[in-house]
Amino acid sequence: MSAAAVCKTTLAIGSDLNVRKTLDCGQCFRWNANENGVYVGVVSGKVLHIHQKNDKIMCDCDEKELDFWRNYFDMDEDYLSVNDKLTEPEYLRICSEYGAGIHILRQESWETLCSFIISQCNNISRIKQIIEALCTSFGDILPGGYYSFPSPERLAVLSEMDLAPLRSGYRASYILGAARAVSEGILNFDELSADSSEEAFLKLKQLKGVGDKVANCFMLYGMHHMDRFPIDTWMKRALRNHFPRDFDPSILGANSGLAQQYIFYYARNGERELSKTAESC
DNA sequence: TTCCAGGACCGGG
DNA sequence: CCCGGTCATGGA
Repeated sequence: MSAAAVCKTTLAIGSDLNVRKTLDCGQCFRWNANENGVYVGVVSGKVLHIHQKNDKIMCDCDEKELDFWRNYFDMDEDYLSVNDKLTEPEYLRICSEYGAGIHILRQESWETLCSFIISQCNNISRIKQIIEALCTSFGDILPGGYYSFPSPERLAVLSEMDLAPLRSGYRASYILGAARAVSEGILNFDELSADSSEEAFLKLKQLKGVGDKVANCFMLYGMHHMDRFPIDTWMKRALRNHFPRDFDPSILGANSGLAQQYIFYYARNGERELSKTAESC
């Protein structure tokens, strides 16, 4: 399906948002581009086609849902001015220039928590695979043959055997435990958002399968705590190889989350491009 | 075959 | 508190 055929509504013109980088940078797992560069995703039971040409971003949503999607893509935040502050150390400047246009999405809470539980010690293509299997198995079918992300209540009644076809390995019990905690109200997302950052962090880590990294990812991507700085194997490597030994990410303050995303994106994409270039010379 | 992937848990020192 | 082993899976 061509971009023009499906994308008739203007989401934005002249925005700094880069749709491709934002949807491919590793913060979300349910967006995919077709051969025409149209990204298709499902969020909160809504299917969206979105396409960008230069600074013009078109999508196929109804006018009355524009606010929902503008919020999802965090269109009202001034990323350019944040970007201007991420200039030191030098390597961070390189990353932020390379990743410019990435927005931190405002993702749905349960989907984000569940997705990052699945993400642990796993690679992104397989994370996406498992999540899609989870959705097609237990989500609701939507127009076009897409599936919603299954609710915690839906998953809470399942057994590990029910999840076996997902091939999620030892994460299956973590998924079920989290689903039960949420559906029983032991973990309440509204309360979490009222809690202090540190309180929410500690509550999240009481879930089995949620440690520092998953809790930080959830808080950044699911609660928009922009001061969180999740550290995974890619980030450890980048910090070790490209930053001063005494570099303390906490000095980035409210810009930590975006800085982290730039570094992660550059580690997984930019550096590889450089090595390709080097090989061809 | 071994290594690695957006880690976390558990036991022992 | 920190350390190493272990957990399940599949692609490189």
